[in-house]
This record gives sequence, structure tokens and C-alpha cells, in this order.
Amino acid sequence: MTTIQESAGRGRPRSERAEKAIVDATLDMIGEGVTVSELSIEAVANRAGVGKTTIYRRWANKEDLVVDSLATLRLPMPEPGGTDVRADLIEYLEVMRSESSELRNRCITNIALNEADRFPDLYRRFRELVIEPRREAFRQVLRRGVATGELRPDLDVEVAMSMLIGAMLFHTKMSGPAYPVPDDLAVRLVDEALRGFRYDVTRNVAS
Amino acid sequence: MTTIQESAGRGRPRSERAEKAIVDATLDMIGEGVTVSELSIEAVANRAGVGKTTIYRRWANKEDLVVDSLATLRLPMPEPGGTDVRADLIEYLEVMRSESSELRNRCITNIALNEADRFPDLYRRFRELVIEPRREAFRQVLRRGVATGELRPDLDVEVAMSMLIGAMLFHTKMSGPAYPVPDDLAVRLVDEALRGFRYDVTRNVAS
DNA sequence: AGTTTTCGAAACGAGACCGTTGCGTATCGT
DNA sequence: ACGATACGCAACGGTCTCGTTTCGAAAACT
Repeated sequence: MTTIQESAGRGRPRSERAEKAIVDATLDMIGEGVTVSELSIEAVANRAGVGKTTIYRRWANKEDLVVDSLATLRLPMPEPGGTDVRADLIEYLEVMRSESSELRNRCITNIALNEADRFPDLYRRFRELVIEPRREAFRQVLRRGVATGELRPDLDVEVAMSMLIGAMLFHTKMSGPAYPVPDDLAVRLVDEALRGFRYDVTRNVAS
Repeated sequence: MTTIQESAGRGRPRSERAEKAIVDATLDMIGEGVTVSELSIEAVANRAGVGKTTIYRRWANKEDLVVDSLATLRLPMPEPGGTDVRADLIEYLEVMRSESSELRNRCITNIALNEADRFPDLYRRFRELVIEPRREAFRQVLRRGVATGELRPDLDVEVAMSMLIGAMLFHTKMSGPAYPVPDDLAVRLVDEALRGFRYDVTRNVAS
């Protein structure tokens, strides 16, 4: 926690309600696409229905507020079903897709993709806390597939991850009323990736 | 062009040098990750070594300036070599990779990924002008591959595009001193995609 | 009761940009 | 030469946000 040292429990205790409202307002705004640079303490206070004093009393600066807020976002990746690699990959990609429709979860990609250059420190902490655990879970699915023989033994796991995750992020980021994410995108991605693009007459055409 | 009506050629002509400096400054700042919202005419003028008047004389507002500046970015996709699909795909992805190292070209992805929600009009014009032509060129490569029999006849071309483009964008956006884009990423992406992840004992293991 | 701390609200001076205007100079056509 | 227009520069009044301070009320403690 980067919260300012809280004083001894002498006088009136800090309102948890206010704290939650502040964090919620911060996450909502970031999810809506507000840049960290643009995010003003004043706007957060108004949105949270809270005095600016209440924010400054708890966080020394904007970056600390953002980091603490993002830290509450640690969504666990579900344990994969484990029936086969295909099902696990589809499950994870489907989680990404469904999460992207909720405003709150867009914080993750917005921060990861937009703020790396300008707030390297924030980005580094966020990457360790939120991004890497998810990448690792995904990586394990592929590794397990190689181990069980479902996937090629010489599969380039990192490149494979980039293809699947990159494609899904690409769609969810570009999505909007005019360009919706297809409902079955996860399935289609995984099947195309597993099968390969090339036409191979020696192989059974029916997958 | 959204430039303000230029007056008759009576007095002193407008300086092309100034105009270029303005556009350059605009593109540089966007390439560095400055949001369109954050981009101030004042900052552009200072960076270009130009009076604000000179900018306001040519463009009615910030959005027009940005659109005109971006319009100068129409990099042509090279005609594909045409030897085979693999070579063409690698060539296009390699163009994306090498372009991404130049600050100027980062404007394209920065605008496409960050500003769609907040400047839908700007995004729409930019998409038609810059993005779609490139997507179409890429799409043609895949279609040609299907036609020649190099790729599966039932290949999901849109999903295939997302996988390759998404993966490359994912890497170039995330790239930085700590996470460089591998030199051979284009080759590795294309080969994994063509081959497929799945281990298929009926097929020759050597690609 | 008395003390301490937090609460939301309001106001502060400082600074950034806004879009506009005036200034003196430079550069073109006539 | 002369009028017209563009140039860079500086200043204008106005709005917004900054981070800080002050205020009276509220809510816990001894």
C-alpha cells in the first residue's frame, strides 16, 4: 500500500464508504478512457461525492491513488477446466472477451497500452501485479499442452501467446458500436491457431 | 483538405516552411503519446517555432489540424513480392515492425487505439484514410493465398488477419527498452500461424 | 464533557491554455 | 512605391485545474 500513514485511532475514524467511492470513481474514469495525465483529483472528488481534502489526506499524489485503485482489480484467472488445451485456451480468451464489455475491466488494457511510456513506474508496478500473473496462467496452459503432446513439442510458446492474446486485445480495443466483437471469436481464434493456415493435402481436411 | 480557405495570391504568400513545421510538431507530439485532448495549440506553436496566429489562420480548430497532419502519413504498403504467401505476409508484418521504431509512425497506432472513443469523427476519417487501405492490402494477400491453394479454402480470413496484425501490434505497443520487439518476430509469427499449434503425427514434423 | 480527528464545502493564489488582438517587420503582386 | 497579406511575438480577459487552507459540523475516543 502506498496510502499515507494513518494516524492513531484517536478521533473520528476515516470513512470506508468515502474511500470506496474514491477508488470506484478513479477506476470508472480510467475505464472510460481518461488518461492518467488527464485524471484530475478534482474530477475524482466530484464524481465520488467527496471533498478533495479527503483524497489528499489518504494519498500523497495522483499516481499513488491510481496504483492503489488498480491494485483492487486483481481478478483471478479461473483454474482451467483441464479437459484439453483447446477448451482451456477458449476459456481464457472468453474471459478476456466478456471482461472487456464491463467498463471497469477496461482499466487494465487502457493502462497497459497507453500509459507505459509516460508513467513507467506505474506501469511496472501494474505489470507485476496484474498483467504478469495472467500471462503466466496462459503460458502454463500452452506448456501443459506441449507436455501432454497435444501441441507441437517445438511450439514457440511466447509467439503463440502473442497471437492469441494480441488478436483478442486487438478486437476488444477496436470494438465499439460499429465494430462489435464476434460472440464466437474465442473459438474461431483457437481453432484457426491450432489448425494452421496452410492447406495441407496430406492431412485430413475435416478438423 | 479541411484547411481554411486560402486567400487570393495578393500579399505575402504563406510560408510552406511554417506549415511543415506545424504539421511535424503535431505528429511528433502525437507519436510521443500526447492525447488529442492534451495537445494544445500553444504547445504545437512553441515546438514548431511559430506564432499561434499562424496556426489559427490555417486551421479552424484542433481536430482539423490533427486530421490534416495525419493525412500526410499515408505510407503506401509496398506491392507484395508475390513469390508466395509466406513471403508476402512476412514482408507486410516486417513493414509494421520497422515502422514502429520511428516515432512518427507511432501516431498511427496511438490514434487508432486511443482516440476512437473520444473523437469518433476523427477516428472515422483516419480509419478510412490510413487504416482500411492497409487492412485491405493485407486481406488481399490472404485471399490470394486461398486462391492459389497455398492456404486452406475454408480459412477464416478476418480471424487470420487479427491474429497476425494483433500479435504484431501487441508487441510494438508493449515494446520499450525493457521489452524489445524480437528482430525475427515477423518470421516466427507467420511460420507458427501457417503451421498451426497442434501436434499432428500424421503430418511430417519438419516444416 | 472535552479532545481529537475526519467529514464535505468553499475559497485561495498560481499557473496553463484558450481564442483574439495589436504590433512592427517581411515578402509578395501591381 | 504601395497596398495587401503573412510572419513571429506579446499581451489581453476568461476559464479551468492545481494543491492548500479554512470553516463548522460530525463522530469517535478518554
